[in-house]
Amino acid sequence: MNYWLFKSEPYAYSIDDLKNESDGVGRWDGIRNYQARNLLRDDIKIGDQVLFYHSSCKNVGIAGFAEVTSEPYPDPLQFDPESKYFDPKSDLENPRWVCLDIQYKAHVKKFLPLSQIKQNSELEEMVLVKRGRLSVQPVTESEWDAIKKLTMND
DNA sequence: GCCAACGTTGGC
DNA sequence: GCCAACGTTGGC
Repeated sequence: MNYWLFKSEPYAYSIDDLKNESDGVGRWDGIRNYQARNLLRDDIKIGDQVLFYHSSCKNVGIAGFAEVTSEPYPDPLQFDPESKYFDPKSDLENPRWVCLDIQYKAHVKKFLPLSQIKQNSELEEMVLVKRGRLSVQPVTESEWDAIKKLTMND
């Protein structure tokens, strides 16, 4: 089992939105970056654990936990001309973009802001800190454990 | 395949 | 709104 961090802008799709889906299962779609796509397609498996990160908002940081519940499948938005994620260069025979389903697990008890992640010696090597701009990124087991401790204690 | 120009992400 | 750090596009 592996660990990942998924970024979302909360006014577009927040941890609350995921929780409010029926059965708490939501489609993680709209990924239009090849590196992130390759992770979704090749590396992320059912049962993998996900940190739900809120980006581009007043309080950026880790807001909750989720679990991968489906294999990757073609992102329907790429075929929808009305969607901002429509991709005219993709075709049904050979879809360019994939998505998958995730299930809500929990909100953090204590929100973990990016500023705090950057200051924490156990977390300063996170892709989130080192690299930043990548909407799907790997998290190590020790990072996962440290984040669990910081967000779920008390 | 190179690379300049342009576009996007995302924290601040 | 700024801007750094990418990523993408397209001419050659």
